[in-house]
Amino acid sequence: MKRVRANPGEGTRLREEILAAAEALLVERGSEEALTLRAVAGRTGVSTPSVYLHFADKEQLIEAVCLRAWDELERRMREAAQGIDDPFWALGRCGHVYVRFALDHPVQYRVLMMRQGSGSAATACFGYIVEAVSACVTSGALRGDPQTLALGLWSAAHGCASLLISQPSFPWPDDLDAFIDDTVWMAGLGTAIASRLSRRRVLPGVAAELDAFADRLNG
Amino acid sequence: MKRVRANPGEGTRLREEILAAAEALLVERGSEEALTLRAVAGRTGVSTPSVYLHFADKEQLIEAVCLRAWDELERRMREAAQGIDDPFWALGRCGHVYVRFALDHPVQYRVLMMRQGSGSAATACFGYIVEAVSACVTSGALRGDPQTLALGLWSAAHGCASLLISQPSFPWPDDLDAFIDDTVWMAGLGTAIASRLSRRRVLPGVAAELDAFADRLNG
DNA sequence: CCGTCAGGTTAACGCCGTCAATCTGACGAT
DNA sequence: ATCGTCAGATTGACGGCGTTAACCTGACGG
Repeated sequence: MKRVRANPGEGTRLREEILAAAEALLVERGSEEALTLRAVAGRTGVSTPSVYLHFADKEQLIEAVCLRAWDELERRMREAAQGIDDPFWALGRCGHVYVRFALDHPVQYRVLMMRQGSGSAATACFGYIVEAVSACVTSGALRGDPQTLALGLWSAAHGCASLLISQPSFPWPDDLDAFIDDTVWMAGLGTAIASRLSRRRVLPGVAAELDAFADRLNG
Repeated sequence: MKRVRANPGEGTRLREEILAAAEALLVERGSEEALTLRAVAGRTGVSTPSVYLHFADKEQLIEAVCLRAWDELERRMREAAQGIDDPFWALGRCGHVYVRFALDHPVQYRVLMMRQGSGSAATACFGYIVEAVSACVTSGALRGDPQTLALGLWSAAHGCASLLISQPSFPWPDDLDAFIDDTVWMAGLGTAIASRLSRRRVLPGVAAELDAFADRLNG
């Protein structure tokens, strides 16, 4: 139970241990409110106020934990897009990886994305998505301002992830990955077409037009 | 400062006053964690434990406050859809009203939709959306299982609302209502087309196909 | 051998949600 | 008129929380 004390210069060691304990406890308890500084300190084998040696307050500790996950997400997205020639297809893979990652780290995702204030975390990730969208604009798959397009696409992916996480009681399909694919595909196609339309309106024969278009893509 | 005591049979009066005070404080402070039972009781002019006469705990009080807002949302959505002939167009209006409402009641929306557990609130609303989607399937605008389609569409609307609320520092367009319209339109069109496609793939000339389709709809 | 100072600890404060025990006063029965 | 009753509301307290100030400790350079 008793920790060996760190030598001078090893100040960061305790920081890492606290981060690890906090991450484990956060996942175990399932929410940030249920996480206690006393519990974190206890698991680390250290007194409670020692946490304040490395983190200004509880808020910053939790944020630091979740930022770790965020870094890994960006890494995975770049990895998923690598080696795919068509930028539009690569963007779709990114979307899938994004949602999947959120589902695999629900607590961290909620902390980072479903609270007010801490928006700085997502900024770097947003930059990467804008890049990917820009490539699609260059290739002709999308039209318009990459930043605005990226916001729309991100909101679609985020909606899918967020709803799956916070509303597990909804009648979700059994095959979640297929549903995620459908959603990403829906957002991609919808953005591609909407970005080409000069104005929104309902045509009398819109269903027939859609049928014809789908036939050509299917056949 | 001193409240007049309620007569027997007036037990619900205090309940209403507490609800009102809690709602006001929740909006003022901007988050549920910042809301204090002591503050609620104080504003109502009553002692703290009196809250427990009408609510089992803090959780249920907050939930009751937010459920009020939810009821109004469903009312507004029905109102918006009323008198619109085309079901697909009506569905789009519902989506816009949904996102607008979320933005107008950000705290309540977050409490109800961005936390785990309390999923029962949205179930009724979900039923209404499935109805609206079913009408679109009947009219031929959409194809497939209404429930699954509804989940996808809802996730798009929710993503837009949720991201706007929790990430205000993003570079959102100035005209928010136009952006909401674009997002809703994107989701609707995307779902309509994706529901017609037998399989997902990238065609070499997909951009050209999209251009041609858009030209016919634009012209 | 001794100060110094990074790396901790102890004790406490104020606030929180919650609960058991208590008070109060209007009203029906006598 | 009075008295018991019981819904309506209060008092006081408990344990746990985040956070802070003050204090301890032991390895290392001089």
